[in-house]
Amino acid sequence: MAQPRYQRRKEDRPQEITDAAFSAFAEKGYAATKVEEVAHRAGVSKGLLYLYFRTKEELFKAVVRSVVIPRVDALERELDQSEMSAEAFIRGPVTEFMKRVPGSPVSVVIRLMISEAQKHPDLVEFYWENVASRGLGALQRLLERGVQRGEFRRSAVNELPQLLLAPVMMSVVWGTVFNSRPLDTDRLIETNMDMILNYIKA
Amino acid sequence: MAQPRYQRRKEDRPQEITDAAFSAFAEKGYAATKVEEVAHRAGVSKGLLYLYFRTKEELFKAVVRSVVIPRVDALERELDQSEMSAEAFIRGPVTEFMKRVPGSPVSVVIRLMISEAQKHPDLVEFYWENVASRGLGALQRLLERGVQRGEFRRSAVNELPQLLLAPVMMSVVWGTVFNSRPLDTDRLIETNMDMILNYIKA
DNA sequence: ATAATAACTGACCTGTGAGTCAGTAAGGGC
DNA sequence: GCCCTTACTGACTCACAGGTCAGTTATTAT
Repeated sequence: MAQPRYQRRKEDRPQEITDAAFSAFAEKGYAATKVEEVAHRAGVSKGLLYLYFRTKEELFKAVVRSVVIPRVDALERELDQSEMSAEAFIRGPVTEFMKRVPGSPVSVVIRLMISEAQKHPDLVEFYWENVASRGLGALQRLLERGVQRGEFRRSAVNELPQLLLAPVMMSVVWGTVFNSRPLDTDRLIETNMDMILNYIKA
Repeated sequence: MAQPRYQRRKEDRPQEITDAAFSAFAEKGYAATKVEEVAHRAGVSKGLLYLYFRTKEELFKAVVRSVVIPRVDALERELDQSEMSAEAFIRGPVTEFMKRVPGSPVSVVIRLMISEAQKHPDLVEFYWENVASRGLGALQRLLERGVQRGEFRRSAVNELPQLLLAPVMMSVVWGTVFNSRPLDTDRLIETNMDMILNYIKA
């Protein structure tokens, strides 16, 4: 009887709720997830959820923010501070980073973005500003640095950092559509990197 | 008053309805499209739609079937019947085909597959059987032919025809998420092909 | 013309899920 | 111990969209 029915934990609730929402969205997608389900996973009533998030859509945005921003921060910092040669950096940390994407929360966010982009233009704006343009920009600076140092020749790849990301995209999509059919995503990404470096090496 | 309120056109209705459904799904996505909206676009009542398609899901499957199968048939035929060298065939018809995908109905289907795959496992099965495995298989045979003829060396690309498709995937995703931000998809695809051919040429 | 058939209509039914709010109880201050 | 504030609950409302069906009208056969 001494057990109170609940504890007040104003500070922790938002994080707990976005975590629960993330795992629910990951399993079922945004549209198919009920707000009540999220509340239940967070060990909270539906009413409380609506105290912290005005609508389901706001909750969605909060999830994207919390998953994605820390990773971009880390990537950008690593890319711009490293002293390695551009090639070594691409073969090493960049490749490692990309190999980890398909199995990570980021892939879930990518899937959600593809599904919901049309309905949430402001979320796309946010994602562009905080994720896509920053990530692509960092890659572009890295390639440029390689050219400046005489490691790489200038080529179309300079304006198309998307080429480095294409196999990651492929892997993420493959994973969400054909879960059961295996694809050696590590090899896909490695081979692509190798091809690109061969192509642009001075 | 001589105008009858409707005509009986049993033969044409299914096609007209799937066409209407395709354009609605393309604009709004599957989940966000109302059956009544589809019926309206097809110039038909909701009741009639349900006479031809048992559920909204069935309608969805019919759309995928009608858009995608003819294209795969064409691609497969072209690939297996050509007498060109493998390299010429890749630089020519294959590249052309891929460049056309991002602006075509196929890209809509890809987007729908990504969004709805989790909810429609049998649709994924259908898509794998009739589209993905056939398309990838054809590419793989083409690469193999190149090796047999001594045009290409054997490499990881042989087991990863997905490498050829990665930039197409990237383009499709880019287009659905960042409509407004331009991406030179033709150049992306061409550069990728050039890179791959450089990489595998004997 | 008239009847028989079945393609077609649209008002209705019903389950569902986002969002609300009147009330409850935790916990800090006195 | 007892108040007062407010974090929290959960039963409720209400709009909406998938699916149904009793009835209507075009068409064809006789």
